Amino acid sequence: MSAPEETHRLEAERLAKLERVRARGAEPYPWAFAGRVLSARAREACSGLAPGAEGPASFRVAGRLRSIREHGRSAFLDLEDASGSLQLFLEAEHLGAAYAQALSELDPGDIVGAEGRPTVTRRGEPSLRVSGIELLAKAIHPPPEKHFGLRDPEARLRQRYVELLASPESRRRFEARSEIVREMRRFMDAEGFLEAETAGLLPVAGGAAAAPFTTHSRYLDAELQLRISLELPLKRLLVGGFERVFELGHVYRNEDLDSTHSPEYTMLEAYWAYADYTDMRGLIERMYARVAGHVAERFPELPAAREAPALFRPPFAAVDFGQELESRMGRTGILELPVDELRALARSAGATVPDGSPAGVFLDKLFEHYVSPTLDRPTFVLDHPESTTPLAKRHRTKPGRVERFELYCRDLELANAYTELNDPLEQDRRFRRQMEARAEDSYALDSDFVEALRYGMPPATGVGVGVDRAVMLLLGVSSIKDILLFPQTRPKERPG
RNA sequence: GGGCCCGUAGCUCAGCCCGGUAGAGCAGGCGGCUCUUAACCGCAAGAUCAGGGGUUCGAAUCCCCUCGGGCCCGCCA
Repeated sequence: MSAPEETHRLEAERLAKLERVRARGAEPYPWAFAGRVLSARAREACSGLAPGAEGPASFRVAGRLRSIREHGRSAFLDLEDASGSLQLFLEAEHLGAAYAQALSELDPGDIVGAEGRPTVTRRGEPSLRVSGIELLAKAIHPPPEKHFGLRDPEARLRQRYVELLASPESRRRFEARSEIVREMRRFMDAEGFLEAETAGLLPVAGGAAAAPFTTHSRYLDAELQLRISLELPLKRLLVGGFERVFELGHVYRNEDLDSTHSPEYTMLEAYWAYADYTDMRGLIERMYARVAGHVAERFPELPAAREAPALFRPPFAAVDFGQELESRMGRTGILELPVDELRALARSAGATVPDGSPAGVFLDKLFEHYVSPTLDRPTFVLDHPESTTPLAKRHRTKPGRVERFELYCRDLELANAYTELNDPLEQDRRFRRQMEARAEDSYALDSDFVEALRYGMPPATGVGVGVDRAVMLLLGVSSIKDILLFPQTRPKERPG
């Protein structure tokens, strides 16, 4: 992992080659490689050529050397760039002294530039018949094993760049993640939502019940917190007159890492004035349908992506929170049970929850145990009990319920939306109740948010989407670490 | 936080049960080979067996502790 004191024997070989390059007056880390095209273009120029024939135009390609197969007076090198790989065909007869020089100086893992004309070998492999090749960056560390790649799960996380350079499949997965996020952004834009960039450092992190990270401002000489949600600043923007806003960014929660949770993760939150949670349901359904179609088109080699359009074909299923819970548990009247009976039920379902928790906590546990694992297709769960959801507006017709939906699929929560509370007096009461329930955790009150509501926030709906989980589902990945480029790892002890 | 599992050459892995001088493939070195594509053939080299302690005549192997990682459970409304 960490560099040994003395130079490793394999690195010494490579350093010696580097010095040989310098000794003959060449630069092992040159500044550029002019006229470079993607290897895919050279490959295309090979199509239609008969084996042994050579195309007229010369191409300059650059990338990483993956393997070298020497045959005495000829050699085959595989070059990989962002567009794929291309075989380089080197012949001593054609290259003269440069042939032996190249083979004595180059190693797998090096970044090289090559020039030559397209050809097809007798075995039918599109190739570049090289007329010149130069080192663009010497690799001192050897790359992972060429066939099996980097398997060590710890190294894959700690040195993601090594996994990426060894694995086109891994690069492809992160490309897919990027495409999903871009498509979500394009969708929100097309729906007329303004992208906002709100503050990450706050005096009080709010909008969710989670432990924040804290830090310190030297300038203010005050403690600051990293945001745990995007909700409160975005709603302030509704007060300010923006009618459709969204933000896509990281939030930070001071919690463990596991296969579906990361302390630092990506949220998409959107707030929409003069609309309610039924409107939002439509929006979320359209968004997932669109993103699913996009990944299927762009990443057909991934089975989960290919199946996504069928999985996310509207309309999605919808169930009532209470009805679904009761039918899965095979009994009625659950929502009306007293707290101690709910606690007993939750305990017998395997949950370990503190005694003094409100009824909603136990109802959530029961829902997670009896319902969410059974939802194999995207399903809107509607109208949660008020006790589970302190921040949503009460339901206009169902007593004891709020106007909320969660979108679930395969035990992953893909969206959580409310008709938003905009009554400043009610908001203030709920904040204070939340404070009392959590006194020991020093959840501070964002009194300025209440102040904002006192200026009047239009009726609105809002949604939060856990982008990482959406990516997991769309790509068929079971661990969040596989779709985070740099997941958190415990710092290694420094040697010595 | 609890349980189970893993850590051996730069990389991928054997060896561990049942203790007896640490093995292979890839990569690298040297030699051979002008159509290979996990190229091939020969030779030589490459190890703090995660770290520490213990048991033993003898420990990669058995025991204990520590570090790092994986999976499951719990927590994270």
